[in-house]
Amino acid sequence: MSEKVVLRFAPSPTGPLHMGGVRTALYNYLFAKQTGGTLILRIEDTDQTRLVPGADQYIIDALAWCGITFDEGVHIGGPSVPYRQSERAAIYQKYTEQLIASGHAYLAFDTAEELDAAREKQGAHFSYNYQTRMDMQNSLSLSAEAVAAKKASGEPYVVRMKVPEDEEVVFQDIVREEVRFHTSQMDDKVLMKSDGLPTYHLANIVDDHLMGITHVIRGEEWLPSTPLHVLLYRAFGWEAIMPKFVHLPLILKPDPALVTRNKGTRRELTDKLSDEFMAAHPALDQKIRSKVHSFIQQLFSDRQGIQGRLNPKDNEPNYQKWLKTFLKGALFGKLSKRDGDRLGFPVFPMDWQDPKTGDTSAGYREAGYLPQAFLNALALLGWNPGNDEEIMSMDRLVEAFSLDRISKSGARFDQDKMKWFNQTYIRATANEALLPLVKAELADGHPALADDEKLLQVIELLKERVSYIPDFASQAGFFFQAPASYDERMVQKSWKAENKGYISTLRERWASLDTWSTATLHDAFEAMVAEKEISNGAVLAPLRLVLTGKPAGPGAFDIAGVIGREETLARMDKAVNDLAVVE
RNA sequence: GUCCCGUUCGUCUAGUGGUUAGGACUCCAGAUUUUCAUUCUGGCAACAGGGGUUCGACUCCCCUACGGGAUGCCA
Repeated sequence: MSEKVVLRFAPSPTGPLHMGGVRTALYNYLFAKQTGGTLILRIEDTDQTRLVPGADQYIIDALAWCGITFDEGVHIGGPSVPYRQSERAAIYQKYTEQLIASGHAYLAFDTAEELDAAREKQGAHFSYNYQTRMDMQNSLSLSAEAVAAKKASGEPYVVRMKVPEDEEVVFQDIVREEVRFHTSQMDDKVLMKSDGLPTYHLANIVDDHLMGITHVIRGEEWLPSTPLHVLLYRAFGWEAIMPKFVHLPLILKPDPALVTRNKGTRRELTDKLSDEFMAAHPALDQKIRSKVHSFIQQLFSDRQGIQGRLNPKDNEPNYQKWLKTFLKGALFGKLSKRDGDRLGFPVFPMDWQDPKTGDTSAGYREAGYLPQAFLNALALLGWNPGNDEEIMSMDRLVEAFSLDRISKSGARFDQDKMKWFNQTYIRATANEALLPLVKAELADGHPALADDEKLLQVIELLKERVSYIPDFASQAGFFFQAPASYDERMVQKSWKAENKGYISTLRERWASLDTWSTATLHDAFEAMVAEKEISNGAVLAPLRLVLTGKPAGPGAFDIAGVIGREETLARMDKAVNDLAVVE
């Protein structure tokens, strides 16, 4: 336990980092900070065909926005430089040769076509393993001369792991405890591709070893390939010092019933999901197409019905199967990059523009989330402190985090909870800290931009009633501009002749006030109401109408106090003169 | 198909053999605010099913069902 903890976050720059990746980075960060360990950012770009320009920079920027910092990495250097796997090809080459020499790996010359043919022949269950490898074109089945000839002629080849035939691989996982796999179910995975670059498996093991990684904290999707990694450590003679494994439960798509809570997007989403499915299965039978389509249309009509509809009494052959296919691809399963914001909420920390298509996917930052709120919510998706604590600062998370309190089962993402965290954080944030964020949301030339003092007061009044940062901008209008129109229903209700008279009277009393403040305005109002023996509402409702034109918002005296004497009186005059009373 | 992992309110979860099964989000109701929001109070709501083990199972074991992941010269 005295050993210094060394961790890494190792994303692949194949697109923007999504929230699941952010959470993995966060857990690594929390554990590193807590133990005084080292956190490394390594870029795993061994698949040159899937590289997306700008993705690595996005990853760095997004993590910086989240407040997740590293001790070593591509962007800052360190003792194990380079931290980009594509720049470490020679290292992997050397270790691959070592594996071949020790008999743990072999050369394979099978072409993609030959592999396809083999899969064709044996059905989908073909596995390149101890049973089939002698039938394939490789250095185990071919004579040494044949292999040498192929190499000499420049024929491309890969290097495969020679998985032992009949062994049980047992390893410990901090979350899942003991996990067992049998080698008879494993295949001879490619370690080195024909382009000379390694696959994830080899590069990962070599780098983790060379960088002295003590704990591998990664998503559960890696659990099935962990036995291969263990075999690799064993082959290199590193098994005794290999890192401890921590496989995190996956973040799953939200409950379908919750996806369309936001009614405005319901119809849109329904159409989108339907189009998506139909486009993905163009050859689908017309009858099933229309059935699935109508299922999708009905899908969001009520909250509880999803489960019940999964097994509808419909004997149409294959209908059930396709329904399942649809649900799995569209609404269930792990949250993926492909989900983009198609489900109506962001899955990325920041906006991302696809360099190829130009399409933009929404990010939490631009949607108006505070990074602390985003991270706090994420931290609790798959981990909890063991008590009722929920609002936790980064420092508190560092203090409370522990690997053995990570859950085992996948967590469905819940947008409402994320929203609640954001509201809570906005309310707890100082107005001064909110100021620059709010200003960034305002259009050029907006009058609020020139008056920090007043904007601060507006933020104070609005902060109890917004969920996202942009809400400040959209709700701040009447503080800076007289209402251009008046809410019709409110006019009907509260702009009778007598109400108009009260506003005129109140205007005169307010005009003669020595000091203009929320308190003095309120006092003058109280005095008038008492004198005239009328209800507060008879004056308050029309006052709000006159000042804001809207049926809801902060207190009328607060608003008048902020907008000032001149503007308040002008708005009262304007309404009295221009707005016709209702009978 | 095969292998692996999982399964407590709609969702996130607490719970490690004896609990009125607790909290949070959502939703509903009431109070406060003569607006809206906030805040406060209360309410609805769960141990997937079946077998064991045990004096006693949400907790331990097995089976089934369901969910998830993996099965690429992707990570």
